[in-house]
Amino acid sequence: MWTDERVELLKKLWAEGLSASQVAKQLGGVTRNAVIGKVHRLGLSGRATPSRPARSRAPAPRTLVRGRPDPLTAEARGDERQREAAAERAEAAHVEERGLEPIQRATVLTLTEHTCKWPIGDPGRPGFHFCGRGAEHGAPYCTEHARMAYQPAQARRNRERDRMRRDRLVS
DNA sequence: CCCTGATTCGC
DNA sequence: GCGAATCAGG
Repeated sequence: MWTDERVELLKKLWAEGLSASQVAKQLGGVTRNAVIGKVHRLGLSGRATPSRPARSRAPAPRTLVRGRPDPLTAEARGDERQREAAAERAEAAHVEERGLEPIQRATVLTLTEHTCKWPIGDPGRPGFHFCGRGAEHGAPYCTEHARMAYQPAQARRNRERDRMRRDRLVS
């Protein structure tokens, strides 16, 4: 039901440029149709900032394929922004090299049941985002990041198993 | 297929 | 007034 509070929140989020479906998620308990309907009844249709379907503007300079950028170089200079940019370019090169689906820079608003939730960067810092690549239903990460997430544990288990075998041989 | 807002109309 | 169904489009 549309309480005064929820209407206010609707107005606020709508004014901020969130799409109807995004507003619906924030409010909870309503569909995007409900939001659109309410927006019209309130006479809020026709925004100054129409929401864009998050167009992927990625010029992607194709000049860095060969020269592998080195994050450590930037880090040594203490330049955080350059370090961040270098890390991103390294990721881009890695992605291109291995023919992976590019990272989708998901935000908390973009995440769904089938987007990879592998965090990239420091939470709270400007550049922070999630991987956002495709993930199977029920799986928190894409195949690449699932490997990163679970392989160490696997290796640990294997190490454990090997130690057990060795101990058994000794005794 | 994902998404966007707009409109209609039974409730 | 409400919002699901539907439409028209990106």
